[in-house]
Amino acid sequence: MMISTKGKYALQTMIDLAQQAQMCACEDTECTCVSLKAIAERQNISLKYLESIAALLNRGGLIKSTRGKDGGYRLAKPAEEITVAEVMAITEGSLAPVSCLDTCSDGQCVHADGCLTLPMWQKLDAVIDEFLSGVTIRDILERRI
Amino acid sequence: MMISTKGKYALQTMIDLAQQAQMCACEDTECTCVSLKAIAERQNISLKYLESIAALLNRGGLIKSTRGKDGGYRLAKPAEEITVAEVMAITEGSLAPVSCLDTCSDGQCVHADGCLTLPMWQKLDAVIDEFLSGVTIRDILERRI
DNA sequence: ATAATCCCTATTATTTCAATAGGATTAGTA
DNA sequence: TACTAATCCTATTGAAATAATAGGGATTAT
Repeated sequence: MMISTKGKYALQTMIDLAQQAQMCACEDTECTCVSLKAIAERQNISLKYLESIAALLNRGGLIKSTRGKDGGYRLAKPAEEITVAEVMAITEGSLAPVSCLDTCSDGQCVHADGCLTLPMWQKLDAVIDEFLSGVTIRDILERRI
Repeated sequence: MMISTKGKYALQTMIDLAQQAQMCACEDTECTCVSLKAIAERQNISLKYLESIAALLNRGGLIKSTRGKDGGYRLAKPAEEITVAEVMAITEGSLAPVSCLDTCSDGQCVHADGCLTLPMWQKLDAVIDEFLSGVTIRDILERRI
């Protein structure tokens, strides 16, 4: 499995936040704050687990938090400017299809020169990244994909 | 990680077999038999682990075995007719990027209808399969990729 | 003050991965 | 026939990653 529940939940969270922001009709950007409790219930995810995922997204700059009562999270930028690739990079780390890809590409693998398979894995990695970089949260939300 | 060492080693093995068959200049198809011991040494893989991987490829119909002394394995069909996708399907099982993909696609997920992300994961899965289905052992061997 | 929320560190249960172990079976060869 | 080198088969294990869980601390609106 390339993408664990962590990345899957993170994406669900981003979509949920985008959805809730959309629903809010008023002009106050602060009122689009959504609590993890609400997301956890809607998406059926453990609240405590979700907290650790939200922390990653927050540190990664994809969401912003408001602490204290009535606090919560909101998207740090418009849904059409956030790609699935960004969300995965922050929560899953590398999406390299094989483990040696990162080190081999860095020239740390002594066999990289003669390795027949490396170029193929690199190409696959590029294909995946290209696809995920082309899909935004907005695309998913509006069922454009 | 999408592809474990099992799939990686399996591909290395297929390439090794193709390479050795190429090297054999005689007409006797049986003489292209390559022992796992030789592959394990060349590819630096544990022999015992390789045995279990070769068993999968054998049952999957990608290689053929000859038992007893001077036995070994050989490709079941020409290298240009074996794709990386086949090798991965046999050794890794599903390459579904997220765990729910297989069950959701089978209509076993009660939420699949309203699931916004399912189409995206399905598309990613298709993109990966399309790429790997387009690469043959021969392509890799001749550095065409 | 209180309650609701985010924030932080540590621990644990489960599963998967990667390999190891120990033989049984088969076939070529002296 | 005995010997050897190979595939074949089942079970076990050690290590790592995954997916939570636990217990609180800090912050803020009311």
